Amino acid sequence: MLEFAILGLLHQAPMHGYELRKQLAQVLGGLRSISYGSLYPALKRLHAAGYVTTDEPDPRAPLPADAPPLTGRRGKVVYTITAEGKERFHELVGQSGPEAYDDGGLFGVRLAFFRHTAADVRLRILEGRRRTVERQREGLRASLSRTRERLDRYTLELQRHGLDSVDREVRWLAELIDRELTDGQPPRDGGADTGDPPAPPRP
Amino acid sequence: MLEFAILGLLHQAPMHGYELRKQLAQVLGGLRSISYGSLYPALKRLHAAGYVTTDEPDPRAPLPADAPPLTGRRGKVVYTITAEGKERFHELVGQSGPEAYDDGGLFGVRLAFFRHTAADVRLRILEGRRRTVERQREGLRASLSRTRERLDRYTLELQRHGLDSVDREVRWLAELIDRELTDGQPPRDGGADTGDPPAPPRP
DNA sequence: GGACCGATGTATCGGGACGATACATCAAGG
DNA sequence: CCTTGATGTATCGTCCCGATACATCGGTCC
Repeated sequence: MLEFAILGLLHQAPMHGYELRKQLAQVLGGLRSISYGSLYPALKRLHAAGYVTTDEPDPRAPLPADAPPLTGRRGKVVYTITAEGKERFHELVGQSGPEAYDDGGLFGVRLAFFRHTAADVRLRILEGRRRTVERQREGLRASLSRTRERLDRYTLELQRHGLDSVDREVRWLAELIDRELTDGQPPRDGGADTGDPPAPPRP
Repeated sequence: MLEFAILGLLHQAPMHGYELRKQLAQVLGGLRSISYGSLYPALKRLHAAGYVTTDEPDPRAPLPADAPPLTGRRGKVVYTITAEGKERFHELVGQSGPEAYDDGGLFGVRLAFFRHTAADVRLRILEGRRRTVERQREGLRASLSRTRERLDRYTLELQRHGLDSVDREVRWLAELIDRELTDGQPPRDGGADTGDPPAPPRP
């Protein structure tokens, strides 16, 4: 999941780890943040896989000691995405299977990079997510009506609130899907299931 | 967090790991489940700490080989809470500091066991949780109004939905607090922090 | 001038949780 | 009979988190 998000951000511009973390927190929805304990190992993995490069200028460079007034520039490391990294990102961005929406966290990241995602893939992800959350909702409803009597007030309240949240998410997703359908092809008309979508986000 | 939940469940009745997991899923609000990869190591820790015992009858028992028709009874292990475990649980149940509400997951578990929690502690936890979530909400609001223009439609929608969820949680908590205040002490009057709550579990 | 402080910045460590997986028993039913 | 599904115990590798350490920079306050 981090892999996708990092590649997505570096796809837009090279960045320091620190900046990356801030952007990440924003992309993730504001509340969910990413810790350095996840970020740096992830960057290391990406580096090892050849998806990013660093400008680390070899820490033990001789440095003839004749540029002391030169602006510090200590350990700052700028991470840049490579061609392989971009390829990998586009590969990931094209996935529309359950792995893209079964986990809410990954779905959030996918949504945040929807502008890089083809219209048909967007739709499949949104609908897959809706089905997943709907299933959750039904399970929750069933469990709640089954155990309503045996639960104390607080547990009941907890379940009620959970169900309410899930229900709201379903409605939200339905709204997104609706918007996707209505303003994705307002001027177009016949372009049905030819497998070749209007491909709107062509960077 | 698991420690608290497991002790809480075993406090009510001895159980198998399997049953524990099912109950846990219910207590956690239905959507959040616990994997065996967490559960069994947690039970092992609790066992090592002396908070639970097992009826494991020593796997390499001689078994004179004269009871084949005896009902299988393979590895089933029943976990039972000990006196130290109960003590530990009551110690945990008395905590009302930030550790009880800063993490949403733990807060949920605390709520699920509110019937074992003193009224004043309940109130402190609910109010602490509310303050935490309110802070989140304000941060989210600020971030949203700061970056409204620079975000694309999908990211914006994600943030909007997140803010909405948080807002709903605040209102839900306010409702719980209100109910706590109004029907916690209608007949009583002075019975403040005596540690002996009016026992409100009113079904 | 200098002392402090918060933002920027890189990095590791231990621990906890997860998903996947393996294995075993037993009841129900095609 | 034999396959499926529920019950049941347990581990492995991987990921992620919170805490922590360290270092630099631009301010502000006295």
